Amino acid sequence: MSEGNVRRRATRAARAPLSRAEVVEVALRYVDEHGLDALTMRALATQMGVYPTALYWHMGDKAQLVAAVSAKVLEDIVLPSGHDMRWDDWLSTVALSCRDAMRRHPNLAPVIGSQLAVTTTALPLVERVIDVLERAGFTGQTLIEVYNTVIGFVLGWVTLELSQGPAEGNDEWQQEYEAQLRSANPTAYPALTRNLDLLANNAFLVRWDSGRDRPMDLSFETALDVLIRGLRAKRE
Amino acid sequence: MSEGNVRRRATRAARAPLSRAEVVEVALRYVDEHGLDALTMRALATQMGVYPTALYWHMGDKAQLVAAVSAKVLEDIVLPSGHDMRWDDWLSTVALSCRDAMRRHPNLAPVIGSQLAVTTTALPLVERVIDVLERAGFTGQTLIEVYNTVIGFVLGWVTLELSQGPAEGNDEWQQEYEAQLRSANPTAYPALTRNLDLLANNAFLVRWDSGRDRPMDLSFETALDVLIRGLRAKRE
DNA sequence: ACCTGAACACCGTTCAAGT
DNA sequence: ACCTGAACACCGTTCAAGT
Repeated sequence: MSEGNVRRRATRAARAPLSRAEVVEVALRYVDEHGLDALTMRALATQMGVYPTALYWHMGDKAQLVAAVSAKVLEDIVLPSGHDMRWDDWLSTVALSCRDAMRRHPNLAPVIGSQLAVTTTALPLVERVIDVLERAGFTGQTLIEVYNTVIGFVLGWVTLELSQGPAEGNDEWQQEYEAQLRSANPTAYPALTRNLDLLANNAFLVRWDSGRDRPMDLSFETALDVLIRGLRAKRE
Repeated sequence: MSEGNVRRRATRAARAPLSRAEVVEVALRYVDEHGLDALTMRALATQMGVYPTALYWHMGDKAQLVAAVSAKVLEDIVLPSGHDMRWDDWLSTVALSCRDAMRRHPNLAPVIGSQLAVTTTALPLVERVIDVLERAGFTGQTLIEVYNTVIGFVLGWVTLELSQGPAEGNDEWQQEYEAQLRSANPTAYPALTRNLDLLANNAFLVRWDSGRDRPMDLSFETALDVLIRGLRAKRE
């Protein structure tokens, strides 16, 4: 306990004052390494050689910290240059780029999917997507709806892909579920039974490994293809 | 403290033993009423007139409880009868029905989006979607990919729609964000500036009210339309 | 089998105080 | 302005014990 204090002091001797940006940075790395549940005001404080209450001065409360950290993930999205590409190619590229950014910080996927995430860090993405959809011919109210279609699809889909089961370490429930799935009544579930080997652990709602370990690359590409084809048809 | 025990005892006098199903039921209602953060092993135990540790006997730990509760939301999805409908109409109906089910339990949206949710409760949905996609002409590996396209789109999109900002009660950050948004540099963000009035609080990443309070009905319908058109094109 | 009761090692957050 | 230090009211979870 006093030992902890000593180490803390040692690490932080003659140190520049904390900044909000620095706290968020360290928190992001911490979550990447130790998981979202391990992100604790106290743990982060210890990591930074500071008292927990110091974080409150910079960040407000924990909810705001988490919001700031999740916003930083979207900052990482690489936006292709653009005006030399067709609108549909550009959209595909940026969708894959969003997915990559989220895959780089899978522990934050739940937060990205469920947090409003209003920050100026996302504005470049918004600007470019709106721009390219205008070039595709969408305007006014339809433009907004199509924008929401695209963003909701990409961010939502990948959130689901990266979702996890309870207790990642525990694989008893995995085997139990697989057994339960394979013994499903064939007359009650004929279509499922017909395709069981293809579905098992490969399809949403009937898989036990997360997209973290088992990327759903082909499905995402198909989803993207469906999206683009749908948008083309919508333009008519 | 001993007062608490007395009330607990009173509520639960001559009571049938707890069942797993009952715990999950009460937990779902509790989350609907008080929010996900308020769901605590201790609070739920008090609600049920029982010691916290009694829950552990039935549910395992909290992660498993939450998983079971979120699975129950999917149980609520109304599946239209089917074989008298065209595949595309059926898919639209069931997508709207999924969204309705999630909107009935908005506090659980973050969990549905981010939890693997492997339970037999989702099997009817899986069966029917697979069945209808086969009828639409998809088979084998493509069938799986298209299935993932559909499920990922619907569940993911609605998860995003129902997402919330940090500290729901606090509306300082909302005003602050709106001000920040409206003062965005017009030369850096021309497309955004052109459509600012349409976008503000209506589009993903630039809204401050949750889809709980501000349903994105039109956008979801458009998204659905794009999905269906895309699937039609994919069949060719 | 099902639950009580006590205990442990944590949390987030507030508030006064230092510099 | 920025941080320490102590304190408060909680958590989830384990384990022994009761019936």
